[in-house]
Amino acid sequence: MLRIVFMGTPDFAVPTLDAIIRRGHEITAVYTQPPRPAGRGMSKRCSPVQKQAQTHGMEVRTPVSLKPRHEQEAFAALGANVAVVVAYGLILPPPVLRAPAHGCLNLHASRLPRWRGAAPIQRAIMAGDDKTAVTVMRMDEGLDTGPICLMEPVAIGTWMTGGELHDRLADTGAALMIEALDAIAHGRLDCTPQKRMGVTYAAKIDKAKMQIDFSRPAWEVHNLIRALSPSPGAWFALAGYGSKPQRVKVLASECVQVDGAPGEVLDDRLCVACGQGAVRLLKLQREGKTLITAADFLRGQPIAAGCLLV
RNA sequence: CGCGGGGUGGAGCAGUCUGGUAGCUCGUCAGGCUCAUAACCUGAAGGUCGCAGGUUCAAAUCCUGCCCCCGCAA
Repeated sequence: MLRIVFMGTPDFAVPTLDAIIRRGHEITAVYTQPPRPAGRGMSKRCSPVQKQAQTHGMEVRTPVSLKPRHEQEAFAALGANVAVVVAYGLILPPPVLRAPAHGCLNLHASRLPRWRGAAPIQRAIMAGDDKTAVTVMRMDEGLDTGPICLMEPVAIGTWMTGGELHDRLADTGAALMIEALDAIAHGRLDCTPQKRMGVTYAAKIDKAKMQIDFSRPAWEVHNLIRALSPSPGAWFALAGYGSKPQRVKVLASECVQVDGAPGEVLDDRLCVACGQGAVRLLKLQREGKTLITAADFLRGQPIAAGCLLV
């Protein structure tokens, strides 16, 4: 069995942590982002990884940075065989990368070298990719540039949402990481450099991009909606009766083969014309309300054919 | 003390400011009509208005406390 340092922060990392525990490896410490004021009330919140680690009584470390020498020494002092890094959120300086005998393994949610960076899952869906992958790689100093050890392809269904793909990749990735660790434990884990062609970067999705632009082609609008579903959610502004415009999130949609002026509502069931084709909005959420179907939404907030959505 | 919206028959909402018979669009059940429909007609059932106090002749509505759901922000 291996002595492992686990480094991760969000929900995506939890299945891998669980899998390593189940496999019986020794986890000498868990690194995660420190608790921060977040959520309603702005109370301090522990990361999902921290919560999970603590239920297993593990030592949790939450440094703000690994740049200080004492942090690097503390890391090295753990004497781990290997570090497993999954969406940790901190840069690992070279001394940290070199400390474990077998280096640092990273789980990344894309078919590298496509979608290096922060938001590979959403970017793959937004781009309309029909397949993606999870990848285990050896970390080097670059941004997701290390040589690839294992890769498991995953198909992206036409209706698959970001949330669904996230969960799927997290589970598949956990199994893949176990496979990689087994290879290290039983002999050798080979890896090959990433291809030079086909490099793309999955930039973090800024807030401006979360607003639906109905002048874009329907497939693009639909891909944005499902990529951001269920969280953070794509939205459009709806003018109320005399009240100020409210944000309405769209959590599910489908493409429809009809045309009209972008933003125009084409029937009484929320078919909205786009730059090319149209989308039908299927699940919506008003500010302060819970998620409901289009039929329920229309009962309390009628949007008749002919309305124009921003 | 971060800011804000909400809890009203099974669903989604209006009514609350300006207390005075529980409303709308659906659904459900029964019957009718039609070649046909997320069509139409007729009738019916179903709610102690989140919980607990208070004010009042009278509270969904005003006052106080509590519980639950959600959006922003991070």
